[in-house]
Amino acid sequence: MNISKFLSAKVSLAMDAAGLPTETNPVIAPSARPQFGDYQANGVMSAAKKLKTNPRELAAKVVQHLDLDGVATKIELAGPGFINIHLDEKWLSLQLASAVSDEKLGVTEREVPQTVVVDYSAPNLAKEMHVGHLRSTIIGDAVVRALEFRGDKVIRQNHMGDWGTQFGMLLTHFSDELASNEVAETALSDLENFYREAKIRFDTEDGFSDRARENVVKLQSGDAYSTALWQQFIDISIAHSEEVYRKLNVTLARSDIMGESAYNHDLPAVVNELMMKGIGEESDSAKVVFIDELANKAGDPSVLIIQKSGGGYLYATTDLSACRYRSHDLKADRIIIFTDARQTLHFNQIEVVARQAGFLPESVAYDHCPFGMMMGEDGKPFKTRDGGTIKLIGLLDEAVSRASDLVAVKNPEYDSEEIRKIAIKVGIGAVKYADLSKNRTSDYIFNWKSMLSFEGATAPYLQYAYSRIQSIFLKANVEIANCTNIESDKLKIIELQEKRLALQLLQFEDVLDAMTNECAPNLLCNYLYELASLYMSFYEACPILKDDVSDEIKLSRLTLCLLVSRTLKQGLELLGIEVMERM
RNA sequence: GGGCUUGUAGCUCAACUGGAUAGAGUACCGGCCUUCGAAGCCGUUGGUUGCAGGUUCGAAUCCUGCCAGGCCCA
Repeated sequence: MNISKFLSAKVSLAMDAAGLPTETNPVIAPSARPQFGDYQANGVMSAAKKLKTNPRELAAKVVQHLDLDGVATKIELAGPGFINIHLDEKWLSLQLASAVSDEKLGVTEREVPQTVVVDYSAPNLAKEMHVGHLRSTIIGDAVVRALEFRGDKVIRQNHMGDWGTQFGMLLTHFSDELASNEVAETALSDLENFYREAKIRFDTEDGFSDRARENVVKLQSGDAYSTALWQQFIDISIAHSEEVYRKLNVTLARSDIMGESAYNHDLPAVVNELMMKGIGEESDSAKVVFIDELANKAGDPSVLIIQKSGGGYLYATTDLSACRYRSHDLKADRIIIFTDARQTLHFNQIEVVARQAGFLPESVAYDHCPFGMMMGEDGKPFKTRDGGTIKLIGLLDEAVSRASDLVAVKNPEYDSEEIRKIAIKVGIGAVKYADLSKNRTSDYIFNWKSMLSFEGATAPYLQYAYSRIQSIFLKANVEIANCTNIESDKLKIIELQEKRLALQLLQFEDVLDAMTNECAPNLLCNYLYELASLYMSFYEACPILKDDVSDEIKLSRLTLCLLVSRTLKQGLELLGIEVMERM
């Protein structure tokens, strides 16, 4: 059940009946203040502006036609034309009882499922994953999980950087290491060091850079030895990424990899097609596309190079090929790409050109979702001082280690194995939540302290709320089935805290819709925090297992507890954060 | 130089896309553990939403011009 959608439909009917244009948006939102009811409809006022009529009178007409029998107890007209809706507690109980009895908590599946291609993570295989890869990886994964939960068919695409001139240098160094009897896995155990060593040789060693360039040519021409070497290199590098994915609890698998190299065979065809269609043209012996749609005020078109003068291809060519593959071969209805904001212009160009070329039909949505870049604690770009980036794996290990210390202090009676298990969930959860809860588009300030904090609006707070509820059920001696099968009139919404909790619980689908539409996991994070926070208040104000609580109230409140815990668990799972029975 | 983007409490962020008195966390201060789990709860303090105009019943949100940070492209 999506209350906003439900009320939207009802108010739309009333607007129709009141003679408003059918496309008028009712603009339903939870009320700003308790005295304004539970939900408000704000759409009449802007409609009245367009029609140049009195908003208040128009709103009165809409209210007259608004049929919310059994749903609302009161519908009020307020201010210049607000319509305030007070929902009936009995109706809320009905929705809650239905949600708690449902496997998916009353969240409906999309009427028309879409095929959604989601491009995320995409680390550079020449180097190790560092903290800058965190966002794309976990934001993408959260959106993917939510889309699947809503019933869409998701095709993950890990567009890994497995190609480019830097591999010439790396493979030359790699080849030398192997020749001196080094084991491949050992040689590449620290990719950062390996890259640095290769770079130093490239810059200082006589003849090395020439060999590196030769290797690039060989690799591009399909030379067997170079190709085998390259394959071995990226296999080992992929294994490193997979270790990070495992620790991060990210769903990407090896079969989701569709690296840059996978498009190599198609690049000449992409350029040819653009030239034949008259979209591309020669300029300074390179092949380029002039894009008038993205011109500046002076009318100078934006320029996209698709083939360099030397004949080499670029990211642009690869990304155009990927567009065609995803819409034609994978039959995508929607393509979502998570990269940092620096690539915004690039992907805008790609979209325009791909649409012109027919690589991307109008029916296919193309959502480039940029996110802010990583800044240091001084608010300035996170510079790699003496080449030292923070490895992602190191951050994760530190988070787990800190969580472990905390768990051990708080629970001296737990054995080391349980502490370890809890620490992994708490530590990794804290890192992910700290990142996911921030608005995607703003810049990202990297801060150890806040990222590893276990207090306030953090994953451990949500996990704690969940564990508390589990502990109530351990003591309650009530069959879960009594709650899941509860009749709606046995579910009493009496106290203010119960009402607030009930309303929040029923907004789960609403939030998932917003999250998947906007590709914004922070909306789900905020929702879950609000839910946990409202639960904590409810918990303080409404006794459940105390002696003076009647069996009837006990069952009713336990049912709320159950629905909260299941919503928390499900919501966190969509964020890739795990819960535990006790912590 | 051109383009994109950001600017909200000391700090980190919200604000359901133009709605009513801008909210949380953190930090600070004051309460609450003889028990449904204190990783918690309740309360206090903290704001000229970068600045100046404009659009209208109504602006953090839209428009224009500045200021500042960041990024991308010559």
